[in-house]
Amino acid sequence: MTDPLTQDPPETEEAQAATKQAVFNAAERLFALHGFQNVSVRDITAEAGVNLASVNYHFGSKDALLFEIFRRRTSELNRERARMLHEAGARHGGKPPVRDILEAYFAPPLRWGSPDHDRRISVQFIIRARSEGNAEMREVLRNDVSHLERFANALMAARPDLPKEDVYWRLHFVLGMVHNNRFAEFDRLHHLSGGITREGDVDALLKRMLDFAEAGFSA
Amino acid sequence: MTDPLTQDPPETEEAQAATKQAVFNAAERLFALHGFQNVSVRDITAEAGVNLASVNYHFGSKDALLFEIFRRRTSELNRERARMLHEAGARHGGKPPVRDILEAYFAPPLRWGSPDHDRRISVQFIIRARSEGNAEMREVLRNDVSHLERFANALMAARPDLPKEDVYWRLHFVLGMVHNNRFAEFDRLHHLSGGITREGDVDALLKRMLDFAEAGFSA
DNA sequence: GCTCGCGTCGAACGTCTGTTTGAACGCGAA
DNA sequence: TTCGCGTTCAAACAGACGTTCGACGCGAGC
Repeated sequence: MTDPLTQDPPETEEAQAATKQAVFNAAERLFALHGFQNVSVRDITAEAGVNLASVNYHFGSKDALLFEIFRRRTSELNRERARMLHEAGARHGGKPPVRDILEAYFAPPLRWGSPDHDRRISVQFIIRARSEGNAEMREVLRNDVSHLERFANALMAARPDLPKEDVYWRLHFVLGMVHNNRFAEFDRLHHLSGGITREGDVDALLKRMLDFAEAGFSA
Repeated sequence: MTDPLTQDPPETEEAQAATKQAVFNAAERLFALHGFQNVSVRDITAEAGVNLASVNYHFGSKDALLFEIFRRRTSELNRERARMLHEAGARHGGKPPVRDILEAYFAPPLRWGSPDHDRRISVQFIIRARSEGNAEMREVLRNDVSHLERFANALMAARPDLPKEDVYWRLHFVLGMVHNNRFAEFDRLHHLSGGITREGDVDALLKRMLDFAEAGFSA
């Protein structure tokens, strides 16, 4: 836990108020665990051990706080995905195969979301934001399109034989596979299978997902 | 629109109070469109054109109303899926192939969720319930397991060569594909593809999904 | 014709919500 | 020491919320 608030965007002030950081972390945790609407400003400030007014003082409003967490975590995740896609391109002379493209999209949230990983909460937060998000947040997700476009283009380059329409639809299916990785869904799977599915083994899960998605893309 | 409230469970009273039905329909519509937490009892009763107290009088509480809608729509959907699975079994001597099993799971929500279909709102309601649901509703979804088990068993019978663990995981991926069919997701896909993906053609979409999922299962 | 019970009504209740206020505090600079 | 500024604090605000209450209308049964 090395200062997840300031580790990434170069804050103007090196030493941010400890209160602000405590609010940020507590809010992310509670939102990820219980949902946005089920967490009050009082819950957040109590968890953070700070005064009630801190949220409005440091972030302006509850929504603005939520949005700031969302924006930061989303950009972190997308940056990592773009990085892996770029690396895959470098490895294959600018035209990575389908499997490597999908891996660039799957791996970051899967690894970060694995148990005992620092960013597990952040990933859960992002997943929750996708379904409970504000109109404002959905607007950002729409600009996500520019990010998704890179993956769509890479896929079309890898499969020039496939009609574009098919590529888009299959990408849509693939997104569904990823976004379904919530606590509740894993729980149900674990319960359904009688406990033979282990969520912990991230690499094995990644391999399973890639096998499935790659085969789907090659239909 | 032929009395969707009484068409299915044999109500004790033939002529239910028109108020109760109006509340039921208005609540389902508003919940499906705006989410549970974003719709107040006052919104519902205003939309239904009835008195504020009607919700508590007829259903006990807002949560109970929500739960009743959820339970009814879920059981309707699951019954249709089970029916199609049974039919597929009858067609193939009790051992339907993977594609027919998946179709029994995909087709009902897809058809009912298509534009201009009576049950489009109900499907959207169910999808929303899956992510925003109560603890109580998640409990029901856990009993959904008995429903899912039929599909898991059918899949294991169709692919006895595949380790059970793999079947469960791939079923999990397939569920993700289905649950991703929300308004917002379609919107993003439509926007991303520049409008070449048409949501309206349900049969074509079903075929695409089956192609993808069947190939994934045969990996 | 009277009464009983169901359904509906307007009005209010208590609680929880996000936000605002103004005073107090801590601390480095003058 | 004094000033000024950024931060924290307890307290209160106004509104929205789900729910409850008592009265009223009205058709059925005795």
